[in-house]
Amino acid sequence: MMEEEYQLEYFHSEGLTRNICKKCKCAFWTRDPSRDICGDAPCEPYQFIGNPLFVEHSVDEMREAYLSFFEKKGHARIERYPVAARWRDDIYLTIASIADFQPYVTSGVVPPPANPLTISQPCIRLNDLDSVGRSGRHLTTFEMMAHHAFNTDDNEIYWKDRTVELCDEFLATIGADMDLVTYKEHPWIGGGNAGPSVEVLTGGLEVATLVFMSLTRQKTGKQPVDLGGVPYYPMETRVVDTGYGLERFVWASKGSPTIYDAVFPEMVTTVMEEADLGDRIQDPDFISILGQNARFAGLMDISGQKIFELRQEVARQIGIPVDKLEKLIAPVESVYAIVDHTRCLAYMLGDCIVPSNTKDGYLARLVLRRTLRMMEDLKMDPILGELIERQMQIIGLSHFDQQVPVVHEIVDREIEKYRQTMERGARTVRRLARSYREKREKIPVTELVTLYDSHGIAPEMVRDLAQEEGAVVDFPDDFYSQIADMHSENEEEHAEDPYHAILPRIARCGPTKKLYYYSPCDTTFHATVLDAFDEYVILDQTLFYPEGGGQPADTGSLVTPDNRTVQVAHVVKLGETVLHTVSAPVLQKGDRVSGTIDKERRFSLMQHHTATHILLRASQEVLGPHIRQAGAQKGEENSRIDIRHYTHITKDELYKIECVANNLVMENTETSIAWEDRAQAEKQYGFCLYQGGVPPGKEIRIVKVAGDIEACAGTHCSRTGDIGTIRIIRVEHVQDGIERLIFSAGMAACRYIQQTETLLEETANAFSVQTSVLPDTATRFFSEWKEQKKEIERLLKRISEMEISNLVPEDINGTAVVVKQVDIGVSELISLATGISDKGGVALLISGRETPRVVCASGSVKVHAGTIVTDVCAVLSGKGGGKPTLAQGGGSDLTKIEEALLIGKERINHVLHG
RNA sequence: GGGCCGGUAGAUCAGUGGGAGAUCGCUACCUUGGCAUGGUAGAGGCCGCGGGUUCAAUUCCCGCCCGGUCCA
Repeated sequence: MMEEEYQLEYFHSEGLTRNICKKCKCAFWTRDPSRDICGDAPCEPYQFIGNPLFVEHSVDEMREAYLSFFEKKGHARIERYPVAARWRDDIYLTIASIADFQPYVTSGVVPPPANPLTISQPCIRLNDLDSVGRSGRHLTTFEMMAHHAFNTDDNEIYWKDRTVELCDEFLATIGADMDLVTYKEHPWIGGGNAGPSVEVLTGGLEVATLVFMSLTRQKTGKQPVDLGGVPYYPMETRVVDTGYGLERFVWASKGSPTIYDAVFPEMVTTVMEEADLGDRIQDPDFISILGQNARFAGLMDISGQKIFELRQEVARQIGIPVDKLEKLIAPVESVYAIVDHTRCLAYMLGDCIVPSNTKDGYLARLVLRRTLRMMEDLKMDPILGELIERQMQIIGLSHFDQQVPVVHEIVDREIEKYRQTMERGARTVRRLARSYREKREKIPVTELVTLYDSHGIAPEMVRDLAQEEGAVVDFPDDFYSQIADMHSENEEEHAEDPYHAILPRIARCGPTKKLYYYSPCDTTFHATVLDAFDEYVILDQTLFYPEGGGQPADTGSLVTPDNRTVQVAHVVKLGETVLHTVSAPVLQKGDRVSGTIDKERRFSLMQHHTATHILLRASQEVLGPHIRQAGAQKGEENSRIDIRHYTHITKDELYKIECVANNLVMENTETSIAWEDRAQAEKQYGFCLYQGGVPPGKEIRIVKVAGDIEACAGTHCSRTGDIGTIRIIRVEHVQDGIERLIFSAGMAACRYIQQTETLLEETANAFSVQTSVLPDTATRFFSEWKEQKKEIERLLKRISEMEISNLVPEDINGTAVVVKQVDIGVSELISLATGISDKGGVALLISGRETPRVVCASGSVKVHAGTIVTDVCAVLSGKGGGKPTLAQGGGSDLTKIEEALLIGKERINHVLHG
């Protein structure tokens, strides 16, 4: 980005000069004209370990210092957002403070909650998971302190100069030596946006980044700027996006060897003691080693194999052998990682993420299992739940939605699941190892990949277990990148927006008046056609509800005064315009039409939609306040709602939910629907408003049904009693942590009950019993059937035993041969035939009931039963085959059995003489 | 949402286009004064469900259900 972007008035008036770093060649601004390095690691090593840069602050003190400083400078303090970014569909976790305001605030659709504002947003990034605990500076969870200003052409708050000035002032208030502070020019591109940015550096540490987000990939109608061949357009809203690393500020203010000691002193001590390492942290020699380790780690990007290089370098500097250093430092690194991970989990679980095998839940499980593994390595007691609770208390329980007992229950469940997976895995590995040892082969990489990918078994574990079984593993260094490559092969294809081409034309019609909101109970209306093309019609106003919020579109018809009629098959909302898909292109711009919607369909959809809200409320009452909606789909006959819950819903709970829901129906309370100011509503009701997704707009539609409050665009019954009844049809387990309730409401529920009853009656009729005794009867029939099946088996066995004595074998060249038609079942044929072959004889038996079935058993090496059967079956217009000792087959021609027996006997005769 | 693995006796798992198995557990009996144990015999299976291919499917193919796991 252009150099002049950084020529700030403020820099010049404060006497900063622009220098070029002699190491990395980048430009930076400094108060010290003689400075020739930028101040970032690795150009400048850490200066602050043992030598604090700021006045000492704890985490809480530093956060307060920051927020109150910016409050004094005219910023409104905003409460943090959840770490689970449920208002976005492109990321699972909140990765930056600006993520709170994307996409609607930054794009200008929704006004910011305050302007300018300041916030300290907990963020979770799992990209550098491997480095956490080892580098001394990496964290999975950090608080990004920020001040944001959203500038538009008619409302300019502040821009670059003021931002840098505020940063400068803040650093001064916490005691920074301003001569040591540098501002490095650092053009920023990411997530479809771009803009100039400066990194704020001191003592070798990057403590803040000031981004001036002003360009976007999306066309805005302004002149584009070329960035590396890609056109970027100036944004309508220019955003001051700052990020101050709270933990780094605290670290620099304490000068401790690692960021972990600075941020979680009490947790580090607790975990050290639990891991029996309590003495180490008191040892000055050890502290010095840690400090050196962190200083070197700061100079390099440590990931994967690089950790070994780091160890060697540190060992060389300190003058102790590498393996000794490894032994000394590795357990402490695990302690740090555990302390970090438990705080991460505190936020995740506290913000109601439920561990799962998909989505954000998977990320929680990933961190949780990593932590368990490290705790195992340290031989710690399984006190993960307690550690997480402790972290939640340090942060403050009032900051979390989830209750502590539920967190414990979730963690206990996860520990149990992990244990089961490990046990199952260990068995699989041992089995595999034994089979490869017997083959005297190495366990190949492909097996490792399967074990990891399909069974969740880490190759390290395979190596250890295989060793115990005496097998060797082929474990390449780049195993994990091989896995990553494998997964990245399948590129995802983006579905094209089917309406993309017609969007400009639709936009010209302007917003449609939404009659379905004004008169939700009407079924007919009049309107004027604003535009009609292809199979699409746009009206000035409509009663047709467009598909959205899990509610399908209305169907119905449009009629002109001269009786031109079209069926409305589908309805969508594009922006604020409603687009009708119709059966024939007979309408024209300017036509007056009267519309009728399918009344029963609409009413049923309304009942199901309102019932969805009631079921959510009822589930919360029965299962706990942590219940959140994870998705929903309404239908005419039945609907479904997915809820987040950490365990299977029992039959008992299901019935309770159904009862509570129907009670809410019977209470017949009024549904309240009102458009409210978004910021105000969020403040009053919280983010649980957005159960069904986050709508855009300054105002949101608040729907209150039986104590449930949601932002919802759907149509609803005016009283809960209008639902009639709710019947839960069944519960499905969609994923770990998500249960799906499938239900019917209103007349659909009635029909469902009738269908079920019919099913029962028909079944009872089949048994000629009353429905009340059906379970007993069915069980009795089933067990009798099983007993009789066995009895039949026994009898048939006896029959074949008796048949053997009736069969008079013919002696052919010293071998007893039986060739005969016996009309019994195949398995009896087999036991009969093998009864003869077991004694060295040969039997060819054909049964001729519905179709001819052939069995041949041979106790003679000369007679191959398979070939005999093949030949015999050919005669019967069929096929067959088998082993030399036993073969079977069949055919279709019953009349040829005699002939087949003759030919079979001939063959046997032939080979026995041959 | 996608990929991969799996579903066989109460448990853990073999297995194969053609007679459904092992180990542990269970029951009875024998061995012993009694127990640990040892021995013998036996019970226990819609081979997840539904379709297809085939003379024949637990086995091959397709769909579904259930469990596991990796990744977005």
